[in-house]
Amino acid sequence: MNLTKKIKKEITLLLKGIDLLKDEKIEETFEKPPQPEFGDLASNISFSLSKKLKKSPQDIANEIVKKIKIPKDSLMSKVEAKAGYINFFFNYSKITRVVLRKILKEKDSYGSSDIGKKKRIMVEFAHPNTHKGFHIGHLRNISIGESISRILEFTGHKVFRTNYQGDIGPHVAKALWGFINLYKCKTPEENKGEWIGEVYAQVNKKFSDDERVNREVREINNKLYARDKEIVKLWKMTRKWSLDDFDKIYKELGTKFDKFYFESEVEKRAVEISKELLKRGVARLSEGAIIIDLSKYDLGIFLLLTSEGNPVYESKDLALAEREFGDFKIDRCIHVVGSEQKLYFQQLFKVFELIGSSGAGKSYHLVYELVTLKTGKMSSRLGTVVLYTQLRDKILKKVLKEVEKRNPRMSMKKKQELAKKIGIGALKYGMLSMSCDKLLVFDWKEALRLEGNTGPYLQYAHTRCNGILNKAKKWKINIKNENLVESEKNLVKKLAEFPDLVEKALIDFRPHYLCNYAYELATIFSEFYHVCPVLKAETEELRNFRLTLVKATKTTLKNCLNLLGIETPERM
RNA sequence: GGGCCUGUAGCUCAGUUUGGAUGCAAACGAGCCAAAAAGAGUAGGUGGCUUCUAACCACAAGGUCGAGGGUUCGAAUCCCUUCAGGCCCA
Repeated sequence: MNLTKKIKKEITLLLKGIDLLKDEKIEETFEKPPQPEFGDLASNISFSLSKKLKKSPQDIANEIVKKIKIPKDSLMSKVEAKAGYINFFFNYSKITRVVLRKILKEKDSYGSSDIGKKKRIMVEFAHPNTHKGFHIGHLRNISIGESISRILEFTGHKVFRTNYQGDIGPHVAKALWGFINLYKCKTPEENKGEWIGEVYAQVNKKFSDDERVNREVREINNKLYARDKEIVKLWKMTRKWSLDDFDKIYKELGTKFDKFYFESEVEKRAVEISKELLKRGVARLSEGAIIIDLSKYDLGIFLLLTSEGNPVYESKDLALAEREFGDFKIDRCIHVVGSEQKLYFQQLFKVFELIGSSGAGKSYHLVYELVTLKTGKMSSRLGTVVLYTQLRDKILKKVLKEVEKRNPRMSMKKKQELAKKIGIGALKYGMLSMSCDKLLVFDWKEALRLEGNTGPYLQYAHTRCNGILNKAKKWKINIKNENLVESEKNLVKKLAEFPDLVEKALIDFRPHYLCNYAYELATIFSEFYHVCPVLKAETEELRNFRLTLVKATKTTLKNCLNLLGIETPERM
């Protein structure tokens, strides 16, 4: 049990010991006092009782507090009644010992738990299309997906990261048409993946109204479906360019997938499934197409095969689920996909139920809002896309400048490595720190920020811990302090909250809780840093205690940032 | 037209899932007095590096919590209506 829960349990027992409160739901009345002078944790039970007892909350609180006897070795030091609230004050010397001992013992697993009971969870995320650009929307997706995966792993789940990439369809045909007709299959030297994405955008921009081009694109598309040898050769080559580019990005972002699925692999099975469902009577024919009618569930129509007999993404997803659940024997599958597909996933999950798919009841759509530009939605068709690489290059350039300013003697290679850790961390934090259901309107100035509530601020706090620890030559662990000053108390209290927050982030699938936590912890540490000298503390005992506190902070901050997928450089 | 999400300081956002903080007096019905206390970052203002890294810290300033109503001892938080923006469906 984590400390926050232990504290609440102890207070609950104390209150339940009073006749008046023995049948009340104490757990629901806990709250954080608005001011530290009011204590560390409060119960507002007297307010709801005042009507029943026909007494004022103040009197009830006074009465209750009189009856509370705090035992000797308690986690509490005192209790007070104020304005109707019952305010508990922590026994900091005890809590400090408990927290610091736990962190020092558990180290990089502080905050972890086994509540997942080794359940097998697939997190399906990233899913960029080949032959298109990898843009900042994908960055939001992958930041969330990776963080959720890490949170799941940290809480005792067995996680499988998968990535379902659209490598076939009209967008591919367009890119190939451009490659053949506009560039005569001439290949650039580098950045081929990005280049083929540009070719696609170009074809869209310039030829979308051109009847002849559209016809030729359709021909290529059909040839691709029919696996025409010539086209397949070009397709495989260009596809690889995209995939190679993506691989570099995944590596750079610190994500490693257990398996890649491709639309082209499930196409055949999608057709079979559609026909089977038609035979079983779950699906039916409508104007030559195969559909499932979901209108009685208020979910509209679910198309499986077009009238031309081509599978669409709906039926491919049915085939995909079959593969995923078969390949990994998973208990649950989490799809990290933008909010625009909310209705679609409701349909898909309903169909899972109707056809008895293994995905039924085990699938979850983790929704996040889009990344848009001030001018509106990003569109690779209109070429109004901010590519990940553009953003990365800009931020790395800016960070490198800062790194050079501070570390003039560092080798260029090390500077670049450091800049990468900081820059990528800043980007990820920017993507994760806001709630998933908030539209992210991209702004260059905002995205390139390195000060204030940003990734680098958190990393900086971590390197400060590290700086202190490195300079302290001889010291001993000391978890005892009978008289903590305010900043030390704040720090201890915050450190103690971490395991609880991890659990909350897990339950709600909200990495941004951990962003808030990391920021609060870093802020409290920065205050501590300015107020409390560590290496030059007044006594050796205090010096050792503060060093221990710094060590614990470093561990906790690192664990937290790790869950966000943000690296923690040792210096910066 | 229908569904989902969002609206908090000039700008970008936490907080909403689980409602909570400071007058008197009285004893739950009210009354009297009172205008009282909403969190960051950023931009702009001020101060702090011979000190454990200033990517930092401190101070001041900045608010009809979109609007209106309701429930409640108490509402940014719950309910209803309405406006604005985004997404999806038709």
